[in-house]
Amino acid sequence: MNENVSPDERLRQMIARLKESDNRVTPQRYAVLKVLAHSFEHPSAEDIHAQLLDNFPTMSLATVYKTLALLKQQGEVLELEFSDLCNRYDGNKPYPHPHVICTGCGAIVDPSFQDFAEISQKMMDETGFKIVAHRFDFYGLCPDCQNSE
Amino acid sequence: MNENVSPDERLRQMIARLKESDNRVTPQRYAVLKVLAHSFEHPSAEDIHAQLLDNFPTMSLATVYKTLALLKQQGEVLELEFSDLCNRYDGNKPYPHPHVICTGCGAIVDPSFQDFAEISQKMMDETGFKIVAHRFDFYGLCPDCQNSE
DNA sequence: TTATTTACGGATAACTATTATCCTTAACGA
DNA sequence: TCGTTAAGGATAATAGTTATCCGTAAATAA
Ligand SMILES: [Mn+2]
Ligand SMILES: [Mn+2]
Ligand SMILES: [Zn+2]
Ligand SMILES: [Zn+2]
Repeated sequence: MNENVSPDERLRQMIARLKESDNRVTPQRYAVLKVLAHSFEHPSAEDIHAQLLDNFPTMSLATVYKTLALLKQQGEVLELEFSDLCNRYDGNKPYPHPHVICTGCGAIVDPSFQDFAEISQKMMDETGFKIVAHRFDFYGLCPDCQNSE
Repeated sequence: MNENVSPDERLRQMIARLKESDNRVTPQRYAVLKVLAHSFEHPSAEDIHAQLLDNFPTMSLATVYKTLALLKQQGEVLELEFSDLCNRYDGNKPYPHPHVICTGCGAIVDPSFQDFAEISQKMMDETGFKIVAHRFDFYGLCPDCQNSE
């Protein structure tokens, strides 16, 4: 599932598939993809926008959202939706996988244990649902936030 | 953890604990609690409001939201937050547990398998987080929506 | 029962992340 | 280089939820 790919290789992949599907690769899009490929802390749209303002002083936040929507549709990014907070994005693992979320500082990390196929199968057998995606969030305090209490 | 309690017993419990914490039990609150205790389909705030308009023609949606906020704070209801949809509420199992969600009709059901203590422990060991809550959502199509395709 | 206090209900404004709109601009194939 | 058209930027609109404000009713005591 495309794991363990370097950020630059990941960037290349996304660019190639965008072109293949007849989407233009503009400097703005390239910049957003680059940030996503190099980010492992699940940035928000505003995080991405803020990182780009140095090199693109006129970059609109709407452009970031539009690019994220395109990548979502292409299956190149996983959107982590939150009702009370802003959404976060994972451009390196665009498939469903568990997350460990700190309610103190907002950090989101990917644990290495990711095998939920068995448990999904159990849910399908039990409920008759045809399950196609999942969302596993573990909420708590990261080591840093535990210390500063 | 207070499982397998009848709706009326569940209602009694919630009322008793509200009084114990010096909260008034108004007709409006009683009505909202009653709907919650008797609902197993995870109603939204508007679902609850709609059910109450017959008996309480002047009931405000804000009152429903306020009551839900109170119950949340009291730990009497589990709020399932969605970014793109309206939030849903479980007044019978106010503790974290998995949900199976139909992307076709919006149905939300509680599967019987609920033992995630072991997996939570694994996440704690691995990441160093102190995990206090979780969110397990399985997305797919319910049997009805599978047939009508 | 009545008076007093204060939390609660109802109506509505405000909030905010995200999306839609609209016009201008620039990417890219011919 | 030109022409077509998708994409960018600015900003208005959206919608579920929350905050605000005031009149009302629930609880408690006299
Ligand atoms: Mn991730
Ligand atoms: Mn439930
Ligand atoms: Zn933290
Ligand atoms: Zn369904």
